[in-house]
This record gives sequence, C-alpha cells and structure tokens, in this order.
Amino acid sequence: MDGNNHTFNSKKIQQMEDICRARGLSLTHQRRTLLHALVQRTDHPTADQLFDDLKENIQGLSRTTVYRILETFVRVDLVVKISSPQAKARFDANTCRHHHVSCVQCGEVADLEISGFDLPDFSKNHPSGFQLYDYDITFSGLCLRCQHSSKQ
Amino acid sequence: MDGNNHTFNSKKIQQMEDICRARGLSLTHQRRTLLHALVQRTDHPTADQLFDDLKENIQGLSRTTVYRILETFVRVDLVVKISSPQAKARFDANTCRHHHVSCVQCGEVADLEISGFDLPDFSKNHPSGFQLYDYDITFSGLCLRCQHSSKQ
DNA sequence: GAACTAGTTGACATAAATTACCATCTGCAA
DNA sequence: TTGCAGATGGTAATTTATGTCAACTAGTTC
Repeated sequence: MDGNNHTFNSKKIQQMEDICRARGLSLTHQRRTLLHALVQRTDHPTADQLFDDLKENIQGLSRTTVYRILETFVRVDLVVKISSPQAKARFDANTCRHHHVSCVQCGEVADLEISGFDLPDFSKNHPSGFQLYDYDITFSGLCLRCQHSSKQ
Repeated sequence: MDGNNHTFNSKKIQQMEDICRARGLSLTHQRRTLLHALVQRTDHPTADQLFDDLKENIQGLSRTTVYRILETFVRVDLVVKISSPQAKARFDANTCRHHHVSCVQCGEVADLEISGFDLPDFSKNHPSGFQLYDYDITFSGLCLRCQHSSKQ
C-alpha cells in the first residue's frame, strides 16, 4: 500500500460497489462498514479482530456475518487471505502483489516494502502439475514490541 | 528436498537424536515415529493428518501428544511451521529455505522447485522496525486433482 | 538389573477459530 | 409500496489447538 491511503480507500469502496452491482450482491451496511474497517488498517486482521472493531459501530452484529462477508469478498477477488504460519486466517484489502512479515513471537503481520524481491515471470504450468497463479513472500522476524519485551 | 530422500531421512533422524540428547529430551517411541512419518511425506501435513497417520502404528496415541511433539520439534528448530493462507498449522521437516505452493481450492501444500530466482541478501534490520530472520515464497495455484474436478 | 526421577504421555476438559442451519429481516427491482 | 432473492443474527456444531493432571517411561544411578 502506498502513501496515499485516502485515495486507495475510496477507490476500494468504489470497486466494491461496482463488483457487487455487477454480481447482484446487495450493498449492505455490514459489507460497506467491514470493507471500510479493513482498508483503514495497515495490519492484516483476523476475522475476530475485525468483529471486535465493528461490533461497536454496528449494533447486534453477528460474528457469523463477519466470516461470511470476508468469504464473499475473497470469492469476488476484492480481498485476499494472506499466508502466515499462524493457524488463523488473515485478510488484506490490497490485492496487488506485495510482501509481508510475520512476527515469530506474537504472530502479527505487516506489509513489508523491500526491493529486489520481485520474481521474474514464471511459467504458469509447473512440472509438479500445479497451475500457478501468483506468489507472495512472507518474511519471518521479530516486531519492535516483541524485541523490547524479550529483553527482560 | 532433493532426490535422495533416503539420505535426508536418516540424517534427519540422526539430527533429532543429537538434538534431544543435547537438550535432555527423551527419545520416545512417539517422537521417533512422528519424525519418521513427517520426513516420509512430501506434502506438509497438519497435526491432525499426522495423528491419523500415526494412530495405526501407535496404539492408544493421543492427539494431544502429536500437537505437543510438533511444538517441541519447532522449538528446537528440527521442524518448521510453514506459511499458508489456510487457517491451520502445517509442518515441514525440511528446515532449509525452500518454497511452496498451496492449492487455492483444496488447501493442500507441496514443495515447489523453481529455478532462476536468486534473491538478494537482505538487511536484517528493516526500516519498519522488524528484525528479519528469513523468508519463504508461497505460490498459489490449482493442484492437478482440483484442475480435473473443477472441469465437471 | 532394580530403583529413582525428571520428563513424557494419555485422557479429559476447555478454549479458540470456523462453519452449518434456519427463521427473520432488508436491499432493491418492479 | 410490494415482493422476493439474498443477507443477517442467533444458535449449535465442528474443527483446530491448548491446559491440566495422574499414570507411565526413558535414562541415569546404584
């Protein structure tokens, strides 16, 4: 995600409205608010973290709804599930190829801007039989907070 | 993992014995059998998949034990948890840097040998504050079986 | 080889993450 | 405004993972 988040965010909301209309998906308050919350965050929250964010703004919000909307957004390529070694799903509204770092201690994930890590074109048909779509690079590391807390 | 799996496997068992002795960990039947099962598999099983494998060979094996041994092996750097977009932990006995592909449909993971990608050295201290350790590349794709099943 | 002990296991309980189900409600097209 | 396909909320169930503790075992000592 680049510096101009405001532009990114409003474009993303616009993109959701277009996609929903094109596919006959309702533009519900829950869907708008969830996407809005997701694009605002620079970390890559889990479904539960988003639920905690949203339940204050949407009275009576159901956890199931959060899971379901995220699943829908992933299906229509508006949001991606990102890779992490942790056993929970994390979501990212930035669907352009970019890379992440995951803290080995607390598990939190952040975007990582790092140069020289763009792979050349690769054959979509790998000898293993897999049809390759894309890739992402996940660094492991220790976040600032955990660096400090592990010094004690 | 290279062509000579047999060599890799027995070296890995040897490595476990050395590490366990050095750290005062008991060489139990469960630990030996679990590592043996893990190095034999070319996919990267979840804890439950390993439990299913092992319960036939070890009568009365507890699921808890499988989770606990895997946690121990990860702690002593004998095994790594690999990144995947799926919300479950997957384990790999190959701790050398190598890359994976994850099927977007069924979630199964495989090693991916892909040449021509010599990535640069990276600074351990990233401007974000993260202290970087390592990275791995996770491709997304469609496995052979899912390619066939989605044609119907 | 028997006895000792730290560490490990198995069984059960619990927590966390996710999915399934269904009655009610709502966006939106007519 | 009305009708209805599709979405939501609430509950239950499932899957994945962790906590607890008595019983057991590997590895050491005698």
